Formats: sequence, C-alpha cells, structure tokens
Amino acid sequence: MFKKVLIAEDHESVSISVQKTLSELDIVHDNSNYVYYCDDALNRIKKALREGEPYELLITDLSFDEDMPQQISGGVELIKAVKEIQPSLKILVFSIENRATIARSLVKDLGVDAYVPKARHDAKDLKRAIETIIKNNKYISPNLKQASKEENEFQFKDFDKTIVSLLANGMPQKDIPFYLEKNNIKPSGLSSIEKRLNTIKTVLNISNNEQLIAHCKDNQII
Amino acid sequence: MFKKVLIAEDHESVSISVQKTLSELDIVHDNSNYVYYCDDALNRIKKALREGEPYELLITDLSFDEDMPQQISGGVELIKAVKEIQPSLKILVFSIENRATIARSLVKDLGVDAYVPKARHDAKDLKRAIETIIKNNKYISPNLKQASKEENEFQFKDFDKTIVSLLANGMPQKDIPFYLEKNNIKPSGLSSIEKRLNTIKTVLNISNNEQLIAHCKDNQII
DNA sequence: TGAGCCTTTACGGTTTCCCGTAAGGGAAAA
DNA sequence: TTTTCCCTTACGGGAAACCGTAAAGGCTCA
Repeated sequence: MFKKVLIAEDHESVSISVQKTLSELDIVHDNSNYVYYCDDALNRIKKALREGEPYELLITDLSFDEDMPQQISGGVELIKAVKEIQPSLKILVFSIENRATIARSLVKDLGVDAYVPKARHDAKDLKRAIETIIKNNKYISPNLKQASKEENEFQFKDFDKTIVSLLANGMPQKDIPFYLEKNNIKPSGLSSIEKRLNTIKTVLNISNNEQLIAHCKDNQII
Repeated sequence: MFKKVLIAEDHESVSISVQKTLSELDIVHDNSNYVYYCDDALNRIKKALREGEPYELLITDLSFDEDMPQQISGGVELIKAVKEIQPSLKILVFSIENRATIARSLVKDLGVDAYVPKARHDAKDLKRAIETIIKNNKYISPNLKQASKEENEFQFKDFDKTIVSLLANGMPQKDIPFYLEKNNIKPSGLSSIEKRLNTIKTVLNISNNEQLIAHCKDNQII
C-alpha cells in the first residue's frame, strides 16, 4: 500500500476527486501532496528524495495550461525528468487523451505504470488502476479508443510532419526545398516533397493539401 | 438557497468534485442528482417538472463524449431544450472551454446564469459562481482567456465557414461554385470565393490555404 | 570495379490557383 | 425610366501545384 502519493494536475476539480479516491482506498493523504504545476511536482519529488522520504506514486496529467512560464511544460517531460532522478517511482497518467496508441507508448517507452483516461466512470477506473499498481502490475484502461483503420493505415514520419508543419505555417510548397537544405534534412528536392505528399494523400484517401492539414490537426499529428 | 440541483457532466471525476462543492455549500445533494448524458439530464428535468418538484439549478458541461447515440449531443443543445420547458431554471456552465467570447455569448444569447471554466482553482471559482447565482446575479468567471488581437480582427461569417469547411473536406476550390449553387448559397461565383479567401488571408496575415485551415482548426472556427 | 536496385532529383506538360481588370446585374434614388 | 452604386461574375495572364517520366546519385553485393 502506498503511503506517499503526489498529484500533479492543473484542474482543481479533478485534483479534488483524485484526492477523494485516494482517501477511499485508505491511502493516507494529508491534503498537501498535490500541485498545479509540473515544476512544483519535480521540486516536491526532489525534496522528498533528499529528505529520505521519497514518494511512492505520482499521479499526473499530460497537458497543463500554461498560465505561468515553466521549466517543464507537460506531463511527458515531467515523467522523463522524474525517471532520471527516481526511476523506482511508480507513475499513473490520468489524462483527457484517450488514444490507445499514446497510452501504450507511454507504458512501453517511458515506463509508465498505469494509464487512465478522463471519461465516464474514470473515478472507478482510477481505483482499479491504483489497486493494480499496488500489486506491481501495469494497468492500461480498457476505456481507450482503439485506433481506427484509417489511423493505422499510415504512420507519419518526422519528415512528413516537418513538411506538413511548414505548409501549415504558411510556407509555399516551392520554398520548402530551401528550408530543408538549410536544416540538413534529406531528401530536400521539390520532387521528393511532391511525391511524399502524394503518397500520404493517396494512402489516407485525401484529395488536397487543405484536407491534409485538417486531418493532421484533427488527429493531433501536428 | 438551492435545494434541488442537477449535474450534467460526463467525467465522473469532475462530477464528484462538483457534488463535493455543493455539499460544502450546504446544498443538500442526495448523491443521485447527477447524470452522464444530456438525454438523461433533460429527462430528469422533465420528470421533476411533471412531479411538481422542479430543479432550481442545472450545472452542465458543454462537450460530452459520444460513446452512445444520443438525441442531444452537447451542452448548448441541452440548454436550448431546457429553456423551452423550464425557462426559470438557473443554468451554470462548467466547461473546459475558456474563451471569453463563447462564455459571453452563452450568457447573452442563451440566458445562461454563470460560466466557469475548468482550470486551476476552478472549485473555488465554482463556489463563487453558485453564491452569485443564489443572489439572482449573473456570474462570468474572471479566469477566462480574452480574445487576442488576431481573433477579433476578423469575424468568420457563415459563408466563410462554408467555404473553408468544403476545402478542409477535400473539395477543390474550382468545384465549390457548383456546390454553392446547388445549395442556393450566394454568391456562388468562383471569383467571389477567390476574393473572399483573399480578404480573409490578408486580414489574418495568412499566406496560403494550408495555413488558413490550420488557423481555423486551432481556433475551432471549423 | 561494375551490375543491380532503390532513392533522389530534374524536367516538361497539364491543371489548378491567384489576382487584377472589366463587364454584368440588381436595388435604390433621382 | 434612367442613373448611380455596389456586389457579383467573367475573363485572361502568370504563378504554383500536380504528375508522369527519365536521368542522376548512392548503396550493396558479387
């Protein structure tokens, strides 16, 4: 059973609920182990480690509203930073993000122990997740949205994202080669860009650049 | 003081917090006056009205995850439906949406009594809102994001949104006139479309269609 | 070293888009 | 009815994007 848990969550209303869930699980929570900013989270963890009373579990959101300048801007960066100073700390991610691929990659690549999306019945989901972590098992919520056919038909590479981002930032297609060359990105030929865009559009059954941008924005690819 | 309050909120964790806030305000809440779906909300309100014990306050979210087919898909529709059957019911909107323009239009056009965005310290914000409504005053949270210069530089008309949406759906610019004509939207000439797009891009300092789509998606114009 | 294969680039023709100008059309006032 | 004004549409030249083909470059393996 956990004794020391830290909650990193920018929405007070959600934070309150998580605290309530913890207390219902008889995890002693002194009502001060929650923070609204990632920087505060990391500092708390550092301090606890220094004082020989390290945290055992971190429950964190992924996206934080940036109403103040911060060193650490989001949950992913926080997790990476935490893993460096205290790899043993168990991490539960509690976020609005509900794509299974994202959750899986967090568990697989960043060593996250549990993923729970904010959704209907997320409080019960959260309880189950904590109970599972206690037993040293991983937990990925069953309430995640599986990738649709269209989504896993095509995986955007960094190169693709670069091109699409440049277009979305207003750069005309014909100017992209100069940018790529300047930044040592290969290939940089205009033909390569055209061919790549054509491939993407064909695979995704998209007919023009406008629709491509819309698709990327909708699926948070850029 | 309110005695009968209904919470329409699809996130259990948030719903729990709102309930806790209500109980802290000594508003009797029997733990059953919350629903996860808009349809359920309307049915509850109808039933209470029929039985002569109408609700006094509705606290509702704006966006609901659609994991089941529903008659009413979101908070705005719910509010409109509720206002038709019980105009006296006070309404507090509690949503992630934090644009002041949206909040103002809800209060002004739909007769909403209070708007609170989900954010840091939203629980305290919520309390203040409820206390204000009790005194028969309107409440718009101070924690809203004011529209930036770019945003109020240009107001998208329905016509503009139509064109941009068609582009984002993959329709080539040259085909748009046929669509507009078929749907009796005027003007429908290609030149008018070109001129309109040019105006938008000039005002917003946008250089191509791709960037325009990105802008519209980012600002939830389409 | 050279053959084979794949990726990248160059080129040219066609389509679409962009943009300025001028013509057309409807409403209101003279 | 005519004039004026404004909005809409048509047209045409130039730029950009699209698309197929072929040449050039790079890598592996014999």
